[in-house]
Amino acid sequence: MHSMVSGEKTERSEAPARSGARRARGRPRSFDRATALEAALLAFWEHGYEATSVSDLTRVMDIGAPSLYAAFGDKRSLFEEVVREYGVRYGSFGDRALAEEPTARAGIERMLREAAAEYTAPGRPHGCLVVHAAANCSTAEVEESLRERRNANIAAIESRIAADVDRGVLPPDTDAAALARYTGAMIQGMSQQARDGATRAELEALAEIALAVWPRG
Amino acid sequence: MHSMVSGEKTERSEAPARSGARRARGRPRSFDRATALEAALLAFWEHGYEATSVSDLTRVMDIGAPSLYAAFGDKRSLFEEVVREYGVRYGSFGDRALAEEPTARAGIERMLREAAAEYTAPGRPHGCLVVHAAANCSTAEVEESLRERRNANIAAIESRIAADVDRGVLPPDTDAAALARYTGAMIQGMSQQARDGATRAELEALAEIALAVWPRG
DNA sequence: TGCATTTTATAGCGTCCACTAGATAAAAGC
DNA sequence: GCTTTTATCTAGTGGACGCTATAAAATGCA
Repeated sequence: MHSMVSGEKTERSEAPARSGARRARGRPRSFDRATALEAALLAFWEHGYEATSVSDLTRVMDIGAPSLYAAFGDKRSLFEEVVREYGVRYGSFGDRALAEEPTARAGIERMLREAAAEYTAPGRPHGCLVVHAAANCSTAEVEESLRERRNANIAAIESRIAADVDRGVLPPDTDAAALARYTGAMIQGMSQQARDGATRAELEALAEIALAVWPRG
Repeated sequence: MHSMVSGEKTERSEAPARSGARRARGRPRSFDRATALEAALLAFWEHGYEATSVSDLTRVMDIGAPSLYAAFGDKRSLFEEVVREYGVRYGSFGDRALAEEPTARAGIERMLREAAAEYTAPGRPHGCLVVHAAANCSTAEVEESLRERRNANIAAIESRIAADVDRGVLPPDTDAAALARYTGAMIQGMSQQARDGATRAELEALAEIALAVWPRG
């Protein structure tokens, strides 16, 4: 039972130039770990897990292969860390919309509108990494882990709808599961559309239509 | 200007045991080309273009690599033929629905219902090959060719809706492009859902909700 | 000034990839 | 029979893949 404080895996102090922080012992890392992670994130986001080679990664991260393996483990654990980082930096708008809006209807409306913006934001790959980055993956575990994330997102939508049914905001015969799956499929379809060239305005028009299935509220 | 009759590329007579047909000259092919093509189709459908290796293909097609290259060209042209075959054998329900139903609304209703069944049909991979088989592809041309097919499908929906607007079946302020993109995104989302484990009944419930955006007809 | 520790750059490991040369086999034409 | 044509089988090709052994470089500590 050794006493590691927090942080994941075995990691040393970041940001060597921090004020009073004691520097670690050996040769200091010559690159910024967060910057390199972000570069890997963008590469995986754009090209997917398989189509992004370690050679691609070392180029966009601007580090050598041994540095990559020392700092992030193998390709798969780097990808897993990228997916976690993506969830925090880019993939949390849905959860936020469900949590912050007063009703499920309002949360889903905001979620769809924000998806139109997020999936076509300039300066980064279009669409959702969780939807696309592990499609047709020969490493089944990687494909499965993103599938679980997608299904968890739909489950979150379902329980938000079910909560409104329990509160009496939505009628008791509401099919929360079907409505949630409809919403999830819509989001995934919007992500595919963003990849296929749809603009933000086009996705927003699409979202407006999708929202018409809800009772006006 | 040489006189090839029909058929694609250079191909010899199929079905050597045909009645009065003259056999070709050399050693006859030891496998049925259509059967091998179908096996390749299922492999590409399930695992995608990149994740299906030539070694995988020769195994499921039960032929040697030189036979594959002699009969189908390289991996990419085999995939292109598979996509064409898929369009004929599995991917034509949408066009048929649009062509055979009396209104765009009825055509799209049938299209969504049949998609629920097609994308979860037992005994074959779930979802749509055109949506999934070239995602995250390092061969950009392959990815692009399926993207063009997806966008062409949406364009076909749009022109069917526009036709009903011209006929006066739909109101003149109908946004055909947005409705078509909504429908296409819905289908693509249903395909993703099928891949992620949704059942036929679940997709049908989803399709029912999606149809609620249309004026009752 | 060493010594311990950690990261770096170089260079390569074995494996799988798409693909093919060369020899052999099976048919038609003569 | 022999020749021609085509398909098959065996056994590889060069190259990219994910990953790593090794040694030099850069730090803290004695």
